[in-house]
Amino acid sequence: MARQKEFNRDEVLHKAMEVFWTRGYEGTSIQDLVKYMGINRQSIYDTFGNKHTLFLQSLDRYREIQSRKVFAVLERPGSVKKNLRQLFEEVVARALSAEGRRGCFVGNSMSELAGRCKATANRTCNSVASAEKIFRRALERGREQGELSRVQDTRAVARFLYSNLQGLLLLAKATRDCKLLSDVVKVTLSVLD
Amino acid sequence: MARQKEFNRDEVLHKAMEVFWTRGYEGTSIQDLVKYMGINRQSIYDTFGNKHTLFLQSLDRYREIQSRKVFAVLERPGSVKKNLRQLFEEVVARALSAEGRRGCFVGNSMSELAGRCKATANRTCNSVASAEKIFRRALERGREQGELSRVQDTRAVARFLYSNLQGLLLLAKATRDCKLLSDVVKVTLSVLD
DNA sequence: GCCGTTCTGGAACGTATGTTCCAGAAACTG
DNA sequence: CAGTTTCTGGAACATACGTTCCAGAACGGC
Repeated sequence: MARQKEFNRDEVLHKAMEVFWTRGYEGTSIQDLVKYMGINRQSIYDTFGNKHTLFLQSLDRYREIQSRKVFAVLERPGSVKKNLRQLFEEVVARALSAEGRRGCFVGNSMSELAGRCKATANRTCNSVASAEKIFRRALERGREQGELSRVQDTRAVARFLYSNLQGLLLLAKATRDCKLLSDVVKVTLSVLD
Repeated sequence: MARQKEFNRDEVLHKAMEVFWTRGYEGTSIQDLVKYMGINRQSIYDTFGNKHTLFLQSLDRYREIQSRKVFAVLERPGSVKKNLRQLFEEVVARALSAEGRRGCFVGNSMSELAGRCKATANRTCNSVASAEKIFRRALERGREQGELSRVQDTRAVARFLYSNLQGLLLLAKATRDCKLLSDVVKVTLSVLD
């Protein structure tokens, strides 16, 4: 029919995600988005609707991509306990890095918007459920392997682990004290022993 | 000299705190503050400087007042374990209430501002340290009473408990699932057994 | 090569923002 | 009561916001 889009939808959405992730919803202006996405104002509106729907699409993209990255380590064969330790250690390491300050986009969105935006509440709540499922599957496997015999209620522990993940990332926004975060991880993982 | 202020500084600061607590920094406009504080625009600037300094003063007020409230239960004589359980149960109950959605002002501020505002980072970091001290004192007492013999590193556990408090309050913004939050509390407190 | 569609940049919209200025009323001191 | 200070409400400021409109350029299909 006619002219093609000169940008890749997924690429610019990814850029938008990074901006919202870093600066939050209210803290991000359309001007910021134009600048970082590298496309025209009008193209943003044509392609993604408005600021709010673009935000939700960014959040969705994060939930698809980033969550998979963080939890991938749990799929590795061998000791589940070791995998969980690695996951938390990686989270701490990233939280302490330069760009770690932005925390977790899901956690940030919960904090900023979930209370007053139903669509955000649904999405973040869904992420909690997904994480619970992933953690739980790992814990079940650990039990089968006989290394987590003390873990009775795998669902409760899975929820606990995710809550700790979010707590850690939140604390990391205020402090760069590695020992403090490591202490939290140490005690968190002690429930598996 | 001259005319007195017609409002009580602490009272209106308290109002400001509630607004910032509920809507966040970016989410709160001066117009909102004028409305909720019940005093004139100009009086706000004369008394508190500008929006940012008013925010910091609100945060300080929260840290003085509210934190004391939450941790008061730990000062009660008797079982420390029981006190800790009550603290977490109260937090869950409040989180599930209508106004609980606003979470913890310190946690909210960490999430929204600590990454890019040093003054906020310092203040919230300070709150983490205070909470750590309070939790730790309680844990030490529990050890003296012989009911927390399994708790070795009281500092680490204190930090862990605060991280869990924040994690819980964050999750409560997305879900009203009481069972989920109770599960987290259950596992959290299990490290004391 | 022309038609039709869709891209692009920039201007424009109305509204809301944080902040300041101003004139007048109010209350304390002498 | 007079004088001085400080409060008060409203208007005004410049800027920034999210969003829409427009004219023209760029590309596809015929």
